[in-house]
Amino acid sequence: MAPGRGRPPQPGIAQARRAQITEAAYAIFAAQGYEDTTIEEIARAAGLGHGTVYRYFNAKAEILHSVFDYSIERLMTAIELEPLCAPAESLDDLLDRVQRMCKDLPEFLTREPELVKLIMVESTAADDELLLRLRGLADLMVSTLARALADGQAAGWVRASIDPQVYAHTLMSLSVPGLVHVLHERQTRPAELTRFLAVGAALARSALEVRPAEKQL
Amino acid sequence: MAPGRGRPPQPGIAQARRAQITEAAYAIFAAQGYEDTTIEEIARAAGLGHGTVYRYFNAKAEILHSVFDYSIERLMTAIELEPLCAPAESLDDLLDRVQRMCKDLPEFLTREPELVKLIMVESTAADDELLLRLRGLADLMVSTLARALADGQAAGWVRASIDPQVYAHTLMSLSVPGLVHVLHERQTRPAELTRFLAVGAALARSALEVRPAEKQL
Amino acid sequence: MAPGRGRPPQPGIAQARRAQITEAAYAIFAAQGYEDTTIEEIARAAGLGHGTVYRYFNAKAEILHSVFDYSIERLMTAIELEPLCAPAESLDDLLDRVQRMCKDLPEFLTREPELVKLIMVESTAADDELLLRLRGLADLMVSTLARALADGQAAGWVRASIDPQVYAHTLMSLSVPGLVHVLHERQTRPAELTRFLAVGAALARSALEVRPAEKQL
Amino acid sequence: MAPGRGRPPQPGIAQARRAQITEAAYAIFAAQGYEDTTIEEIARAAGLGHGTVYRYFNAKAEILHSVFDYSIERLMTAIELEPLCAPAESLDDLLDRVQRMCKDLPEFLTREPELVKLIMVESTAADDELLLRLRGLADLMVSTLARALADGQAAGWVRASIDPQVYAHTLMSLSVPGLVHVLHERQTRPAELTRFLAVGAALARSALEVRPAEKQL
DNA sequence: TATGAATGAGACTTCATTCAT
DNA sequence: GATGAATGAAGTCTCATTCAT
Repeated sequence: MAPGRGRPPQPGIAQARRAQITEAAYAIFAAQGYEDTTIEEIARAAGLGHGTVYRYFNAKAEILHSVFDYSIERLMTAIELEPLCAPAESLDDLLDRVQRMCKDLPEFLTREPELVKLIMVESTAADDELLLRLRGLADLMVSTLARALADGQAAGWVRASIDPQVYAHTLMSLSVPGLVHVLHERQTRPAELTRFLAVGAALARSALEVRPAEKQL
Repeated sequence: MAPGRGRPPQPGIAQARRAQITEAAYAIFAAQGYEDTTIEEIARAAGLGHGTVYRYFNAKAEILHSVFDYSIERLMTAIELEPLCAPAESLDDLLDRVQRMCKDLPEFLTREPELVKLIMVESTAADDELLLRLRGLADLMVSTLARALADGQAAGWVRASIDPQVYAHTLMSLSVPGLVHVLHERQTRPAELTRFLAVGAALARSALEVRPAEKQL
Repeated sequence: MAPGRGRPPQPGIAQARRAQITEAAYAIFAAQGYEDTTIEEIARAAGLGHGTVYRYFNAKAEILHSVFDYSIERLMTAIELEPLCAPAESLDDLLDRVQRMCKDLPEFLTREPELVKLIMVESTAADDELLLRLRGLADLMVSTLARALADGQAAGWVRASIDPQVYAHTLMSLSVPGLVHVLHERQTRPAELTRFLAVGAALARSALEVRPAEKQL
Repeated sequence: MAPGRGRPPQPGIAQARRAQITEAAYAIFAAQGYEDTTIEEIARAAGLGHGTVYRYFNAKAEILHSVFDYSIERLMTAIELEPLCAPAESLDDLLDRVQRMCKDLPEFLTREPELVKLIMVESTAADDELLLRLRGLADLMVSTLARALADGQAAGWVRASIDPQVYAHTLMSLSVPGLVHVLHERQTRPAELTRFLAVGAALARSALEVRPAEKQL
């Protein structure tokens, strides 16, 4: 009747459960979409009773948010934005870094096409807040690149006449064909991807490099 | 024996009603998404009873298909693919045409941002068939451009060393930054759009034009 | 503007239309049941617009009533109750008549199994009034037979010790095996039917005939 | 890692709920027919929310099947077919058993007229599978009786000249008048029922017993 | 008179969420 | 803490019926 208090609840358990549920939901949302997924399915995939889900999330939409966080996190891990932040020493150096990022991204997405669908489709469809966050992410990537370009202009190895912001936008878009492939084809062959990237890099170089004529000025 | 014939059914009313319902659904799907739209809402917006909707569509999904057709039709009207099909006479000529298309498109989309959401998001989310058709449309644009590039190579005013297919893909992607703007900003200022397009055109020119060195060969 | 009055409406046309609709409904009700039949189907089968049906029937249920009338009428025509009403002259005479009726009935039903379904199933399921009328019909048949038996007792060629009413009931039931066959088998072979009837007749004769021992009394 | 097990699901609750719902549905289907009964009504009668019904049945038709099972089970309990299977020792013995069954059946049905309606009408109207099962049940009864008759022929106390199968069919039908009464009258007085059965038995005896003339052969 | 366009009541069914155990 | 039983709001779709032409 007066039971001794058990151990206090493990503080980390909530975190663990949320992660467990989020990962299960990630896979199912990606496979069949948010609307067509039931709490029951998520719970079963997580090895839990479906009532338990509500101990860790207040609503289904909250799971989507969590899945989105998880997705963004994986994405950021995959593309490694940091190298881009370090000051580059030359155009080649910068382009190498951009190219690595542009290569990492579709490669990662090719391995995990569900993530594209989740980030691009589900987040847009279901929730305006998620869309804003996605926008923020894209802005971050663009402005990081823009800053690098501006640095390059200051250092003299990026053509001075370009608008860094606009070119950053445009350069980002050069990774899009690969992305589209990923979205529409189940399987992108790495060789094809490489060709797309080479073209993108060539374009970028010819757009950014200081032309001999300009050098003389 | 044969009963007197009543007035024949109004010809074209089915067409009219389908259009009426499709347009109403177009606006609502775009505003709140396919899943979150009820037949009742569509019917009310069309000024009809919800039962009437089912006289002209067999199922909700059929309305989405119709909306998709409608959207594609408007899109195709806006971008006018035909000029691209006519043989170009020079790189300038071709780029002019591409640029016009690349300008028409985001301009149109800026005026009708719902259409982007519908075509890119809803159709993708809800229906595999629509996704295939969307893919087909994109393929059409790319291969049209690729053919124009190949023609240019044959005529000597496009650099011979490039792969038309890959460059077509890549060039198409240069219109993406504007598209992303449209998706994420409610309001793109035309001036900004023009700057994006100018950059894209410059990139394209530098990528495609026959270099003096090559000319000598 | 002041058109001359046309001919007054043909008085028989309503009758004709009702018959037309009833016959169409008869076939469809029998094939798929009352609940699963739509007014639209009936109208199409009758070669009419579905609105027209409501000029001749006030409600769907009214069509069922009409179909039921029609069915009963056909049934009565098929079994010819009249011979049973005429005074019989001997047991053989009576049994002949009964047997003919017992033969006519399942034969007819074999040709039109839909009618059985309609009368037995639909009428019971859909409407209490129809059930009462069906009961009345059965009562009529029983009491007609009972009267014939009583007449036979008076004339001395039916055993005096039996209760005409009860035996009439029981004799009627001897036609049931054939009826059950019709209900459950799509196709009753006439030979089988004849065997059933012969057994019924034999039973009836042995039950009704005045036994030698009784005669002497 | 493995979450603590919660209390296991109440064992047998599904059985209990199915029974609860089935019994509620049994009464309502019988009273107003399958088509005119809503899930809401069934749920309310069972003291449940209508959503709960769908935890235990996947569709309305599945409830009908369950009700049918339930009805057949009660029917079989009431009529006790087993005695008929045991070898009879004489015609009297057999007829006693048949008569007992023929008496049990209408008596039971008189107490539960809904069951007749359900088994004969609703199940037939709504579902072909149920009709087949019903047919199988009838066949079982007939062939059980036919075997008993054949045994009697072998033992010499059933007239050799009859066809057991046909007579079994016919004898079964002798219970029909009582059944019809049950269908059409709310209240059959037991006295009347007894008279019907006596007549049936008399008919059966006169049909089956070995006649003195035959004995001599 | 005949028609079919329009309607809305109402059916079945799903599933996010609550809560007693 | 964990569970699954219970619920009812809400959605899609059908179709008998009305009525303007």
